[in-house]
Amino acid sequence: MIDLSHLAYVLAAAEQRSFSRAAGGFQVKQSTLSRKVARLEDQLGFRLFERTTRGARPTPRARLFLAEARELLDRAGRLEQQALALRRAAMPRLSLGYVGDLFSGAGRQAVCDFLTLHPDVRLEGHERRPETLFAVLEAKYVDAVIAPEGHPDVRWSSQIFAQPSLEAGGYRPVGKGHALYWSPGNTNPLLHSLRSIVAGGPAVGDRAGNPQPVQQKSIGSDIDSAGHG
Amino acid sequence: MIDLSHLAYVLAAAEQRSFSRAAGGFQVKQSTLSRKVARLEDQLGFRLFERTTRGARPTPRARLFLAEARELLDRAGRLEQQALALRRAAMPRLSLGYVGDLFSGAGRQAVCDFLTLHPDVRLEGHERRPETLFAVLEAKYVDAVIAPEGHPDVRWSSQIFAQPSLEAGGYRPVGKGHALYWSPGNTNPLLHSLRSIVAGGPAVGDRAGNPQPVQQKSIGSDIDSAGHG
DNA sequence: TAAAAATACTCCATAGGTATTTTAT
DNA sequence: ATAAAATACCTATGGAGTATTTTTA
Repeated sequence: MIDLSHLAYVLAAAEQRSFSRAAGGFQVKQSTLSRKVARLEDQLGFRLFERTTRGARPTPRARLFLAEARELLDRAGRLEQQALALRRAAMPRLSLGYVGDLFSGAGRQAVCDFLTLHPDVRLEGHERRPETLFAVLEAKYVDAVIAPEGHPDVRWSSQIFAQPSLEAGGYRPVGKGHALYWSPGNTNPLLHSLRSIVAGGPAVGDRAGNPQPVQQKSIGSDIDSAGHG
Repeated sequence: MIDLSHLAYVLAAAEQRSFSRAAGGFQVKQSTLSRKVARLEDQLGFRLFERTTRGARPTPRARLFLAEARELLDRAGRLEQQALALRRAAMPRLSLGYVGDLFSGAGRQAVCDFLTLHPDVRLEGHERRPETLFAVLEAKYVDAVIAPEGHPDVRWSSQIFAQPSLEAGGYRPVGKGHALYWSPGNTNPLLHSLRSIVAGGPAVGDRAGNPQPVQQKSIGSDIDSAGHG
């Protein structure tokens, strides 16, 4: 059966008209690419390249083959994209309600740090107007909301309100006892809040009814180790 | 990069709803298929099968993935078919004109032997009516014609007329000095004639202007060794 | 308890790297 | 003489088989 990586090598070589250059662009050595191409040629039963001392150029019939190969690789790429999408559907999810400055204001760095610290958590943002912000939280549509300074329900500069943790003792109305302060200029509290929600919150996970992925445990250990390191 | 054989295994397992059965139909062991599926699942990041003690059935999201995978494998198959066609185009070719009994009459066994002795030679048959048989030879459209008993230009029972060999000394009109007798009941002369044409004839090879494939030499040595063995 | 999947252990093929040789300009 | 490809050699990874263990109906 054809090896897709061989096809990728051959396509690169055809584009670059050189094995060496193609190998360089592939993080692979010239010898490796040369051998792979030779192996594919053996398998196919005909030459794909005419080798010269200044490079290699595809034979006429290679052009026909490569056109098909390119389409095949395109399809393979689409399959991998789909697999990624399906995987994301199985990832633990953290959805946040916010008012319009989550990715542009002071929270930007915190979100960025969170994403790199938890590559296996899917972060969803839901922008809302201030008067409807808490509705999505009460409807459990999101795991937490970030209320900006000046919001009627907010006492300090900015606050994040999370769904109450189940193991913390049942439901408690949002905004009471579970508020986490956070101020521009010091994003660490926000980052820490997000990680706490992921680690302990009941709303984290796959809503589609699929079993909790194995990553769930590793997230906790990740947080622990990060906390101690 | 995704391994197509993994996809094939997974598709078979999904169809058979059993790793063991799928493995059996693939000339591969159950343990191998189990490992391959597990590896692909690791790579994808989500489960493709729910394992039970009576087999395995694809998960809902596997069904989405497998539909795409099936199309990808179809395309891969088409690519291999195209490669085969391109390879055939590069094979040395022997085209024969005949009158209607090449594959059904006494020549059947000779042709069959020839095909097994020269798997790298592409045999083309061109059926013609007796009065136009020699036209395709004179036009060099075929490498040889097989004239049946009773044909006006044939003296003995049956004869094969080949294009004259270049190294045998330039052009000689067909049917003069290059006729090879062959009679039903003894197909060896026909077989030998065909092999001689392949070994030495000028009309054998790739007409498309491509370089003579390396097999050309091995044919000669094959004939030599067969002749001495 | 039985049937199917998972796993531990092994062997071998092949991918990949380094260093060298070949080849054509 | 130079630049690119081919090749020889080595190591590590992964595929496949055998035999065994685990799991669940």
